[in-house]
Amino acid sequence: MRYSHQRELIRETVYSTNSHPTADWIYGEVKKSAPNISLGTVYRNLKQLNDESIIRTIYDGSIARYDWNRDPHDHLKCKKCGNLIDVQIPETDIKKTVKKKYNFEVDDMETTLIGTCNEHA
Amino acid sequence: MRYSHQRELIRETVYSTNSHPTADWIYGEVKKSAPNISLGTVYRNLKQLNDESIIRTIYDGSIARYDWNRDPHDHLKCKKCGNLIDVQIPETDIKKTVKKKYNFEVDDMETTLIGTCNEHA
DNA sequence: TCTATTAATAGGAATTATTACTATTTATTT
DNA sequence: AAATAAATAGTAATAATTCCTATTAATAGA
Repeated sequence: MRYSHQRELIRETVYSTNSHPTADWIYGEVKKSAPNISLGTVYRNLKQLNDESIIRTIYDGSIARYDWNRDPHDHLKCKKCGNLIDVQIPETDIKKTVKKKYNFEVDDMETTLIGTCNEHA
Repeated sequence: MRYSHQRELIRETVYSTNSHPTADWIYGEVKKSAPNISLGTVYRNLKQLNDESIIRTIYDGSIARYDWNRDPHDHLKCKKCGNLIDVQIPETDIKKTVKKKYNFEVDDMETTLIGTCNEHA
């Protein structure tokens, strides 16, 4: 993967926020410093960054969001405000249990807990 | 919600399989007995059935799938074949933990474990 | 430093999943 | 059976994402 100015801007943008941004939001941000970047470039680079494990892709319902935080963690999603909040769930021994019980080798786990955040209780 | 023949066919179709079908697959199936049903009808009814908790909507990456099984359960997704397998994860006390630690009221939890199923190990 | 190579880009078209619109049909109530 | 309103078919529209292609730019080598 050869260096590109656009990819670097995209990476920086994802790394600059905890808001789990969408491709479209990233596009808007990056356009500020690279006005004629195209949305296709954003998507292509997000995919590459994901493949290189530089960022992580998560799904919020049916839309893709991007996260700089590659440590295993999950998300709380508030029904009212839609915000995603990072959480660390005590992973007990899910991987082991699943391996033993279902003979299924878990590499990755994505959990979204849907509910109401403290601001909207 | 008034009775409709189409909705009943859609419900039966979802209830007939463990394959977590997509709207499009359901459309294809229902067309066999109602050849001029429209895809919009399928989507509208799936949404209604979901709202009435008669079926459940789950997301497989960015695409919606439908599940007759409304008991709390999670899914194993095989990277190789893409199949979703139902699992019952010992839920420990995630809800309680999250409530205590993050003051977030969890209603629903959706976990997908990505990995390799025994047939593709 | 110039040149060749090829990855990456911009811009736009195409695709896919899903939702919205509207005239017509159909289930239900009286 | 007639009136009412929900549901439908068919189609247009939207949103997110991917694909295509001629051009540009990063990098390796002379």
